[in-house]
Amino acid sequence: MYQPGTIEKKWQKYWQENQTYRVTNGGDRPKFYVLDMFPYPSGAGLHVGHPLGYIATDILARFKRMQGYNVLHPMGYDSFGLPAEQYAIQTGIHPAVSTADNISRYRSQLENLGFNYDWSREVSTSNPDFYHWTQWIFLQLFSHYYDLLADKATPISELIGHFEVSGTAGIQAFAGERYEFTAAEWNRFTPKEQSDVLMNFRLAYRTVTYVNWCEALGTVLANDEVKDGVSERGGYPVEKKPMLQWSLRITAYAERLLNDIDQVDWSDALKAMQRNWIGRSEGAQLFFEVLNSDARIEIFTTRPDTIFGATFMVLAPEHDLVPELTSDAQAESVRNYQEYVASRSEVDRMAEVKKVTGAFTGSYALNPFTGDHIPIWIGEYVLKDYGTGAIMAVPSDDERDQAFAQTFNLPIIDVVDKTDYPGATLHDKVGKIINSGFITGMEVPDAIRAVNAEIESRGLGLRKINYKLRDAIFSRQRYWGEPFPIYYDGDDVPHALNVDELPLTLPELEDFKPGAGGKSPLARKTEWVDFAPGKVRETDTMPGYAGSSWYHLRYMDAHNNQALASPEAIQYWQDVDVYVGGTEHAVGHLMYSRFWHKFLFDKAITPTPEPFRKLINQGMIQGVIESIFLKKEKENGKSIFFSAELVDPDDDQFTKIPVHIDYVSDYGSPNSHLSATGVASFIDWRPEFSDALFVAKSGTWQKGQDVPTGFKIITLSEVGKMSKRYFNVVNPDDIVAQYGADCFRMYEMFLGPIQQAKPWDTKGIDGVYKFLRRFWSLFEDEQENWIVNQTTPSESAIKVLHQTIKKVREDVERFSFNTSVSAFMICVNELKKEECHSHQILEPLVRLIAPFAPHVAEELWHRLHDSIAGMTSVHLTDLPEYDEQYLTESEVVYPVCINGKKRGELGLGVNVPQQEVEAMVKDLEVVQKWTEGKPIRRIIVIPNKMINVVI
RNA sequence: GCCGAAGUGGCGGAACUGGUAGACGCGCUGGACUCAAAAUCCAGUGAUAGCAAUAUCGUGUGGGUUCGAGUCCCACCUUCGGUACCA
Repeated sequence: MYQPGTIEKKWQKYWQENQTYRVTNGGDRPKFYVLDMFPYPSGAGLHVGHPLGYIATDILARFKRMQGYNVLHPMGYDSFGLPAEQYAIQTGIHPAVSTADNISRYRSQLENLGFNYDWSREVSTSNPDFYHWTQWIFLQLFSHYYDLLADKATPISELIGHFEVSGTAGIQAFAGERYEFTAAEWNRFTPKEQSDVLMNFRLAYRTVTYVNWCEALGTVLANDEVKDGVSERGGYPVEKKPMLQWSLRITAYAERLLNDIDQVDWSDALKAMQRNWIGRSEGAQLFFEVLNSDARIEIFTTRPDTIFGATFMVLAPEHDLVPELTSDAQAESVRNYQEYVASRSEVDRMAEVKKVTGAFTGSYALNPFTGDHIPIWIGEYVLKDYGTGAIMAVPSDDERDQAFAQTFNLPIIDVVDKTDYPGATLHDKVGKIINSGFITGMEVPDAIRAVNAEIESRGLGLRKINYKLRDAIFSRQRYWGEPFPIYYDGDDVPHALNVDELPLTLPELEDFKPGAGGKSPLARKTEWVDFAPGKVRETDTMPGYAGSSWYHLRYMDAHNNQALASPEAIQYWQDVDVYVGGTEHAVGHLMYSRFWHKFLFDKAITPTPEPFRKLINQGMIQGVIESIFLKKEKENGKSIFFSAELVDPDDDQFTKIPVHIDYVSDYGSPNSHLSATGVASFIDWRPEFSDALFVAKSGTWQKGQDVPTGFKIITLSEVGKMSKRYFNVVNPDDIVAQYGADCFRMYEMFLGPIQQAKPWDTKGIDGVYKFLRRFWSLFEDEQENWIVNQTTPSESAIKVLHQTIKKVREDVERFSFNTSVSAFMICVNELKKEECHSHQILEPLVRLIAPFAPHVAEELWHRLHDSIAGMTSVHLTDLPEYDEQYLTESEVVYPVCINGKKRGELGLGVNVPQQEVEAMVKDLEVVQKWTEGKPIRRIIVIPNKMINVVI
């Protein structure tokens, strides 16, 4: 009898006791590093979506080990984050406590699936032993600038040395602002002034950036927590508030991040997303003078050739010059508009296409080429953080400028004639320039060159490369994150802690509510903040992506307390060979970790410029969100719920209330509903609705009353994230308890391609369970007799074995795990049909299936080798090889097509010459029938594939 | 809006390089075994017409390239992920 419960526990214990998956740094075997994106240990526990990628990497890691590699396959936790802090505010439970609970739950859930992680290397980012090195890397970023000549990060001390001797002369450094001063001036600067100058160069620096500030909640909100301009919790107004915060100068690495994408083996889609995120564009920086003012407006344009069509300017409403440019007459309308824009999220602002909004400042700029006075407007479609936060508007050649001009009646001058380029869109840089002074008549590319030259010779600006990529804001006004190893002196000059003072641990706290003025809760811990006379600590903490930007290196040497990992360990493991995780990390995490890795490469800590050689995106396993409709208005003091078919889902009289999926019958189907029992459970779960009315087609029901016949509250089923907030989390432990881990693993793989998103559904898991029982029955009969024998297998059994080995090996290499599961099924079906119980077939088959179903394989492996003393694990054996000689076919059945449509078949030996094939085809009865005497125009023979007769 | 992905039977999916559309599994239908059920085994199963052989249609929609298109090109529709402080 196949009893997964028994054998799985047994072998998990065995693997642990024998440290089967322990890996050492070094040895003769080539290295192979397989990494999963580590999970955030949420309170809802691991759900069935998480393991999809973990199972795939588990199979791959086992596969590679059996192919002779020394495989590093670790796991850990991204354990700093907002939800634990939110939970702490609600419950008073310390995030460290809830996080530790969640981690131990995740760990046991992961172990329950039989993964081959080397648990001795487990890490968690909230552990001081770990964040010690996150802080250390931050200090390195703080004490480095980007040298453009060396094209790498360089100690800031070298820059200071240069300033002391020569000032800014000859400096080639990546900087926020341009500075010019002499050595003498530098040496006369106050410490604060020097610090401010250096902030323009440091890779970790402090600057003013904007946050979502919610006055009512007294806190800064994540974009995620803001919906339609108000806080998701409570619906309070949210505005953009400037704050002095830490940022990382990722833009210094933009060019390398862009170029090195070519080095890695990632999907084209992912590479495209990264390239577009970096958003490199070549163009010109250009200054516009303002009429009756000293102000100059800096813009960046990729289309300097259209400057003769620039009939107005638009600034971001938050642009620094707006107050200066606003005339008294326009003050009120500008202020009203700024207030409106402050309530809008960036996504809202960019997504807005129908409604064009803006306000006139009352000032005019001078078009440097036409000399025209052009009005200066503000508009939400210009973003403060993108480019210079200001544009020259060319309504003839930009859709948004055009819409703006039409709305506000601004002039439009056509400057590019595209009649020679039919089909070209506004964005294509082609056409003939018209109405444009000295460039009239030129082709666009020539005009761009001509205008650029003119801009530079007249000192109006410079040719420039612009990136959409922005520096990464690195401060969070939160408790549950890495403290900054930074303190400020009396002049507010930031200083780094000494590296031997690390880690700077998070102090204990009882109350996790935000501090006054949007500060981190840490600000209230005054004895920690004012730790020495005249010195105060930074109270912000680092964001979620800090730890995850380098954790791949920590696994190489997880317990080192002298360095983030020893140079020997990093030299040995180099980089990650295969990295698997969700597309939701396509630009965020993957961009930041590439940036950190490159910085460490510049420091000669990592030997490779890229962290993740190959990357596979796993699709999300989605849940079904089941909800019922609650009428917003109570009637006679009672809540009323409606069955979904009675309600228009868009009707805003109703609120969707998610229902715990455990109460729902026919979950996930159009017929999903709450039966009378389901409604009763729902009321028990949400007692505030105990006297509610439930309106269904068959009648209305209320607690205590008789249930109408056929009573059903239909629930609305929507595919969405599997999350605690939707009460739709499916725990893999439940599936494992019923079917076993091997079955769960193979089922998740069987569901479909790893890259594809799909809703969770247990329909079909029986098929995999049946397969495992059939597989088992090749070894043991129903009376539990061992039936493996030493007979010589049939030719067809040998053939199917070798076909399966070939198929599975190829499928694993291309991450097509669903088709390898099918291959195993086909193989077992064939062996079952033949009643093959031959050791010669089954022994390699056990080794082949071991990466997929490690427990079953281990059990059968040990039973097969009962008599051999000192048997080791099947997972430490070799992967079976296939032999082409068993796979070659001597016959091939050609499909015979007439005009591409299959009409018959023709069995032939392989390698029959084309002419003979053609002759035989002509004689075929089907061909005769279909041609009906019409001449055959052509016969196409694809050797060993197909035949097509063209008539 | 912008960037990226996906859309194939009742369902999950297969078809890897332009070459037999629907492998494998679920479900369903019929049968065997059984007092019965479960389990197991056998057969069938894209739609339409037909007793059948067979024919026509068929991979989100509309067009195109090709001897041949699920696969390539153009336009569009729907869903999902990201959009810089969820992780």
